[in-house]
Amino acid sequence: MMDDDRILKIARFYYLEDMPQKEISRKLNISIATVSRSLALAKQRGWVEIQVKDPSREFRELEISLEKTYDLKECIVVPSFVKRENTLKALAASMDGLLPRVLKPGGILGVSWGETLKGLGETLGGHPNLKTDVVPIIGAMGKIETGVYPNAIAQVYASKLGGRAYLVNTPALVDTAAARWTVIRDSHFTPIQELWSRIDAALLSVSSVDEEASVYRTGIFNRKELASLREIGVVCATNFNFLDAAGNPVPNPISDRLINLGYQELREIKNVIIAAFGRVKVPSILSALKGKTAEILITDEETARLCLT
Amino acid sequence: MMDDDRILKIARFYYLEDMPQKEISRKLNISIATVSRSLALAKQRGWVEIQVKDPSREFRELEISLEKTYDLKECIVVPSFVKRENTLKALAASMDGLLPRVLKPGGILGVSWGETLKGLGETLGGHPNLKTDVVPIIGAMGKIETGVYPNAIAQVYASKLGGRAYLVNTPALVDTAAARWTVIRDSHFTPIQELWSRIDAALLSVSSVDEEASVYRTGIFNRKELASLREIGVVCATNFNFLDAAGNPVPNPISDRLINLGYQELREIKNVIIAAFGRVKVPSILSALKGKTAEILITDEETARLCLT
DNA sequence: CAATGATTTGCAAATATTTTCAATACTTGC
DNA sequence: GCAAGTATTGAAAATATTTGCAAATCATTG
Repeated sequence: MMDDDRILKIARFYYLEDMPQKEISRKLNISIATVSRSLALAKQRGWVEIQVKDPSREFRELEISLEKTYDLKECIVVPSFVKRENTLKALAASMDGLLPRVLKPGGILGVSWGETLKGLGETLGGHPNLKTDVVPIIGAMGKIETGVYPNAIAQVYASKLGGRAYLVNTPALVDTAAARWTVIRDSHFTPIQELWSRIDAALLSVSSVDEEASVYRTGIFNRKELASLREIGVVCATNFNFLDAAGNPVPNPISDRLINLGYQELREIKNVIIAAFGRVKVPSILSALKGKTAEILITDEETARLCLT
Repeated sequence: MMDDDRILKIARFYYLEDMPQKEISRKLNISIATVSRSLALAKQRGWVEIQVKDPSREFRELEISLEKTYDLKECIVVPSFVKRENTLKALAASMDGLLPRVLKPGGILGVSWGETLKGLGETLGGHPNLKTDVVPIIGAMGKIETGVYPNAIAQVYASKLGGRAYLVNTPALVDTAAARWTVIRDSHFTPIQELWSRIDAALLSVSSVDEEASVYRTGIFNRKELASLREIGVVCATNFNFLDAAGNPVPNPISDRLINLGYQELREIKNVIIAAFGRVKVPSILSALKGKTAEILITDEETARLCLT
């Protein structure tokens, strides 16, 4: 049973030759139970790769509806899966196709942060020939560098895209407006701003401003702060730009302490990609789309349908 | 049931999310039988692609043994399957990896003929960027142009490799030696010979000279002709070059009526690839290998083992 | 070298899947 | 618009696969 070659052989008989397990067990003189268990092992070890053709037609309609409704350059809809990781895998596969279209070799990709972007990056297929450098478009967050934070995410994407990751060694949120000016004018920050001005494509997610959001769960904002944002009409946070339901930026007490690629600069980028899915994100996505923050949307079927109702 | 999108959705649930059919049937409010049937349809229509990791370690040993024993530049061994088409698929996949290594873009591939080469060509993945032109290395055969004959095969390969197919509009076997000279000196044939001299890689199969062989089954040779070839010691036919068990060319009454890329010219080509598998082909393969006709061998596990005993 | 524990295996029971069959819905030709 | 034929469906029977469990095997250690 722990014989790898036998497991592979069994997997080939079963999956590639459609041989019933009973026949395999006779052929190899082992019990049918062993065959079944070997197959389970092969799967578990990732030795069996199954792909299902994607349902181009039906989804293409959704994509076109969204493109027209929100004046998008491109919209990509992938199937909805029960398991989050499967949806991420599908989204990542579609990004594999998208990135070479929006990034010329040697270009610069700006990335925001969050669990969606992290998951996407990890699952990304890899375009080592794209030679794209990656830069976070917001300062560092949190006390510990976890995988969901901008610098770590930039590194993941850079390694997949065969380029370098620039790091932004500056907090995203400082204590005072004065501190922000100090940081921004510092010579350490100038090269980052220069990079930001040359970004070819930016990859963002969107977030609500409630307790579902990463900003709350990672402890960056507390309940009170979220509530005050909601009170002034904020529905969507994208790279810490706060938008109302119509997609307009909302003046807020945080923005003058924030070190990020701001709303105006974001709009000047040719290819802003929003990758987001899930029922709870629908209002935020709608807000961002209405405000024409992004040119490209990547989401899943369920979310796409909700965005159209 | 004939709803394609539902079938795809079911296939995704089952194969990608490992959901039991019973659960799918509940979720979609259909009988479990319909789910099962949908899955069968999805498979049958080729909407489900299953790959099993190949058993690198074990086969690599076989490959190295063969490379050493017969002084090959490269040997590729794929798993043996029960169904011939599965083995062909695996061989074709390995050719997908091989061809870009031996053919520079704009190069020329020479192809012989036979059922193996036909099957391989059809299953080949396609390298449209290779831009390789393809030329048959033997004249036309038979009264009707079937898929196994050289011109048809060249066309299949050319379409997969993104290049043009040259056609050899000359019989492989004419009635007299004089006729052969006439054909060969004809101006129609000169460009072919010129191409033959520039071939970068040649793809051949090998054949026995008995009633198993395509040459018999397609009616090109009859029983008596085969018997007379066997009598003079012929064990292997490759592109109509006849070799004895030690791999030496056998003087024979046919060669002076033959229009093909001959033994000497073949040996001058840098990358001669023999693709052949099956118990009955073992003596022919051994003959060709001993004669150092080829630099590269592609076969399956079973055949590889037989070639080493 | 026996005792111990971990792993692997086959049997048989429990589940899951496929197929058969009869009923129903849908086409198509008139 | 209505047969006659064809395709699709679900219930249940027939198969196929997975799993719980105890026996057998294997390696390890005292």
